[in-house]
Amino acid sequence: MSNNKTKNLEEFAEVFKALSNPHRLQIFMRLVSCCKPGTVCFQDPDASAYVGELGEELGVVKSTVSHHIKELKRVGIIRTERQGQKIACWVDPAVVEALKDFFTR
Amino acid sequence: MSNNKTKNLEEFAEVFKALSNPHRLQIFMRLVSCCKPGTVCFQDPDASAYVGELGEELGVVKSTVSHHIKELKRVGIIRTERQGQKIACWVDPAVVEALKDFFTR
DNA sequence: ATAATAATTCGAAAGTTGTCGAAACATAAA
DNA sequence: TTTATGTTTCGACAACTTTCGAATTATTAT
Repeated sequence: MSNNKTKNLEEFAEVFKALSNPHRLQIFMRLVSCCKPGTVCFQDPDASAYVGELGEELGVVKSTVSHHIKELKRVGIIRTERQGQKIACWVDPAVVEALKDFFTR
Repeated sequence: MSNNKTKNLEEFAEVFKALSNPHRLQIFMRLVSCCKPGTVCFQDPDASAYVGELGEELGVVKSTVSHHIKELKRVGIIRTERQGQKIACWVDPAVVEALKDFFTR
């Protein structure tokens, strides 16, 4: 999601699409546990994970996990950082906040 | 969604899929305005709408709207009631509550 | 009864998604 | 430099989605 102010219907639709696949939703839930605003998630081993780990947990091959990570990243749900050979993944807390607000009237 | 206690990952994934189509998301946003817990939405003309009305607002043919309504209904997001020749549609407040809770940590 | 209005079902076409395995690329270790 | 480990890209294919128009069903008005 571009930023909290400028997200429109199309962007929300894309975020929901990203969360509509059970494997991607599992990745999201695995990573979302921490990610309170201000938390540096990729330093917390419970809240960040490597692509390979996520694949094992889901029981899908690495190329498929990579594809899902790419999609979650594209719509702004997760962020990644290379740490040596591995890529750490974590949820962007701002998106979770935006989604909560979306359903709060 | 079956009920507030027993919704699992698969069910949430289906709800997100239903909201991932821009036309269905527009229908949801058009109908969600009211629907505070306890409100009888289908009696409020701002919060309920007929299938035909929704189609005009979206600019898609009625058969397509009908299909989208069916999908939103299947996953429990909206409810419907026949009123004469027309079918009134409104959002189930319990689902909005469940979604808000899903993103509230 | 017949016609008018509202919604659903059906079938088809075009486009999108999820998945895999193989090959390629990136980094670190021997 | 060669090997091992972790990740991404590519090509393929089956399954699913979105959409439309035509035909059908349901309700109400004439």
